[in-house]
Amino acid sequence: MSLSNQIARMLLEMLEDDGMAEIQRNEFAQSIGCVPSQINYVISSRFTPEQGYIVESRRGGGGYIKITRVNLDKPSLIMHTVNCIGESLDYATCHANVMNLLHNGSIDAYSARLLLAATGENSLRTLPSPVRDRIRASIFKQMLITIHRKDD
Amino acid sequence: MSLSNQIARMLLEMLEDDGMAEIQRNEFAQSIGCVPSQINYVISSRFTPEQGYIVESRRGGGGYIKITRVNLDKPSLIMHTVNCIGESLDYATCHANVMNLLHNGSIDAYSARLLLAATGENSLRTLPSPVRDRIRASIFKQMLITIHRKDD
DNA sequence: GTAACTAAAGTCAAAGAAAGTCAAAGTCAA
DNA sequence: TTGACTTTGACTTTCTTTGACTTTAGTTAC
Repeated sequence: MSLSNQIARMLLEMLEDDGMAEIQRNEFAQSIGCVPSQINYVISSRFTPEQGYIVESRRGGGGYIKITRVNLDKPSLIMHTVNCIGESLDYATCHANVMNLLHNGSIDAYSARLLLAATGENSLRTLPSPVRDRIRASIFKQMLITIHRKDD
Repeated sequence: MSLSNQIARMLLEMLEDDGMAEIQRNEFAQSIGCVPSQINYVISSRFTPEQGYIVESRRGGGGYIKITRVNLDKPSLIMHTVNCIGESLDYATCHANVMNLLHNGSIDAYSARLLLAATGENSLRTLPSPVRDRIRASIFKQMLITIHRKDD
């Protein structure tokens, strides 16, 4: 397992326990045995707003990084997501959004699987990159709207 | 026996054991003594959705390729449909297929709606016609096989 | 109070690690 | 002997790791 995955798992565990993870970057990095900026990489690739996290931090003496999971109310998160997606959506972001919706309880595991199947690289592989991201955005939105309609 | 067949047999064996095969491409290739891209060839020729496989992968450090098999023992109309769709699928035919599956009881109304949302003209409108039908075919297949995996 | 020092965290780009793509060359059976 | 299937390798893309440099916050000496 990659270093980044390990770090992410540790942070997730802290979040699990107290609904929040607060660390001192340097000390944390040292305890893991990595360079401090690796922590930033992990956070920016796996604890984004799309994934439902808020990150706060402070520099200087007594500095820290604090991650919290935000819980929007369920019904509106689907439409909120639809509205936030622009014209273009890369796979990583799409995946993050799906996971967030799933985690939040806005969609079930089955819907998540279908969303990922439809928007995954296997489905869109043959499209050139900019077109692919545009199509992914529109498929994703159409499906979310359909899911949303279900429960009203 | 050809190299490709050997590789396929090894993967099949892993699948047999845990219903899933996860490898590191380079390492695996090395252990067999072939070039890494040969693995891709084997996968794309023998582990396709038509043959009942779902393939996921990740690049970069800690990358992997993961193959899972859906249940092919009980022949279903779903898998039959996957096999009958070629490289290209126009909307009318797609719609007819979905309706057929729905009326047949192979899929539920919710799945049908999601399939139609993903493959509908609203999602794919901006693609030029021949490309659109190609993409529709691959989205449809990826989704169907995902649905099939659900009820195994 | 403010300048200088110290202790954090942030940024960014280069290097590294892995998988994906594609097309040319090889093989083999009909 | 030709067409389908395989094998190979050069090149591309994506994800990760590292480290040098920057910015910000607190602390201390004056």
